[in-house]
Amino acid sequence: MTQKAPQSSPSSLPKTPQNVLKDVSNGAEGQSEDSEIIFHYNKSKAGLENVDTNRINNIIMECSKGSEYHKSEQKRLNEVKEKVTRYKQKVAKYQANSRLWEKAKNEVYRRIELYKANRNFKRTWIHVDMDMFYAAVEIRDNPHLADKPVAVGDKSMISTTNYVARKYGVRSGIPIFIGKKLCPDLIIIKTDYAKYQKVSQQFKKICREFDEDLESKGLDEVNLDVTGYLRRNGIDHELGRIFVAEKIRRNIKEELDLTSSCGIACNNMLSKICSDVQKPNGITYLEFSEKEITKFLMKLPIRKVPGVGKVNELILSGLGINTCEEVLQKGVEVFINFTENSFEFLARCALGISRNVHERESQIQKSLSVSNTFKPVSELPQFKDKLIKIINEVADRVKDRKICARTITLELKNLEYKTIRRSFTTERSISTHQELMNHAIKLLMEAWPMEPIRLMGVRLNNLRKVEKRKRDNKSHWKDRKSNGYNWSSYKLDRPTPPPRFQNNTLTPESFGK
DNA sequence: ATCCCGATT
DNA sequence: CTGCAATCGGGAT
Ligand SMILES: Nc1ccn([C@H]2C[C@H](O)[C@@H](COP(=O)(O)OP(=O)(O)OP(=O)(O)O)O2)c(=O)n1
Ligand SMILES: [Mg+2]
Repeated sequence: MTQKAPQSSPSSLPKTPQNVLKDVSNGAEGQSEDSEIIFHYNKSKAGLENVDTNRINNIIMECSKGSEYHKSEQKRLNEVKEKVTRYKQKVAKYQANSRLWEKAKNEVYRRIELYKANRNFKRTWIHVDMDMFYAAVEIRDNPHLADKPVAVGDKSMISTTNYVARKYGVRSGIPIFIGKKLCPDLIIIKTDYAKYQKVSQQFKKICREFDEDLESKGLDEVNLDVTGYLRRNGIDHELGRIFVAEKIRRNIKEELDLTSSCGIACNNMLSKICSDVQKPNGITYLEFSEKEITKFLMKLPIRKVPGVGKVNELILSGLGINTCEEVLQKGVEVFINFTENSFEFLARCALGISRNVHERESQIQKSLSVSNTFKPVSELPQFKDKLIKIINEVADRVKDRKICARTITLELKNLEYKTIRRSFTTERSISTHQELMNHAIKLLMEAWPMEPIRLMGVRLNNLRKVEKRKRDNKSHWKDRKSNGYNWSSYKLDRPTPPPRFQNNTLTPESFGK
């Protein structure tokens, strides 16, 4: 944590501060010329600015410490910190050798220029994200909950909360017992995935009017490329874009009685980040210009970038990188320590460049899984009991969806929250309860003897629709391609193949991880 | 290609 | 006293 940064001062890298975002919800309020547009209050993010974060953090910390979960979490984070130490040593090594450093630096700049050449503002993306989704559905169906603090969760964890509860610091991903401490009146509702799935389908159907090929990686959000819609209606300009976003939100509100928030920008990633800016029930428009995008991104915490989570935030912060701007300033540090794909991803995000055309989505779901957490079990018969319950559920869903699978994975989590997996790929697809059970037992015996466990899960991969007729059965192999980058939909968009390193200073080994 | 682990949402 | 489901990257083999 005490490493000093290189003083390299990139001349070509972005600068410029100031007010970038059009706060549509508030900003245009006075003009009121277009009666189609609905405006909303919410400057204050629903009162979340008054939250006593200190008190909240203390309570959370107080409650956490001592638990087995907390211990395992600490251990995990310590491993990350060790990794950061190694990264910093590597940086020091490069800095000690100026030729090495310069070479890497040049390569970084070269690539950044390449990425920049790729920027364009031809298309309009709208990211729609439902507000407090699970909780909103529950409250809609039980209106008397509206002004009370509500959390939705299973077992002992909270999936999401309404904004009343968030004022108390109760939010996604914290355990219920801590939530109760923070807010004794908290009302807990059990999650009902099937219900949210249904609402999600309705939600997506509404959005499909604006983009047939919409992408989505969650029940409560969609990415729409609305360029076609805008052009068909002759409104491919700022006002038209905002109009469409409002129209989408209004349709959702009218048909489902749920609120949502939108981000409008020239690509996938930026629209998603924007959708969070004016959360609940708001719209954020990011102007389609390099200057405005740069202003917006400069001070943006890197964690806000979808794909950068807790761990990568910690690693980057260890390298002195907390904002998008710093990713570019410390490009070399990133370049020599991250994989090629990760470097490209981070650099392009920091530049505000991302995919702006749809990737072909394989319609078919790739996996199906069921997992249960329970009071610790240690004996083989108990293990088998748990397994039977899970396989029953899996078999039901497989039958329901008329699919079969080639790969089955058994997952076991011990009391220290360490997970192991055992998987097996069959020659021909399986689907019956009997087959599933046989393979699962085989996997369990592979892992046996086991320490006591607190969770068991079974996952199926390599899914295929089961053919109705036996004849002509070699027709659809639906070849599954194993490509894809996980920085997921926010990555990729390269007309030109990725630049490889082209000198011998930068060996593949340099990109390890 | 398969297996396993880890990160993210 | 810390869930469930799905996706993907990457190392190893
Ligand atoms: N740790 C988490 C985080 C989220 N979710 C689920 C519940 C949320 O309703 C849904 C959508 O996630 P969001 O991050 O969009 O959160 P919300 O929609 O609940 O709130 P908001 O979008 O208003 O911030 O995903 C979950 O099960 N577990
Ligand atoms: Mg949401």
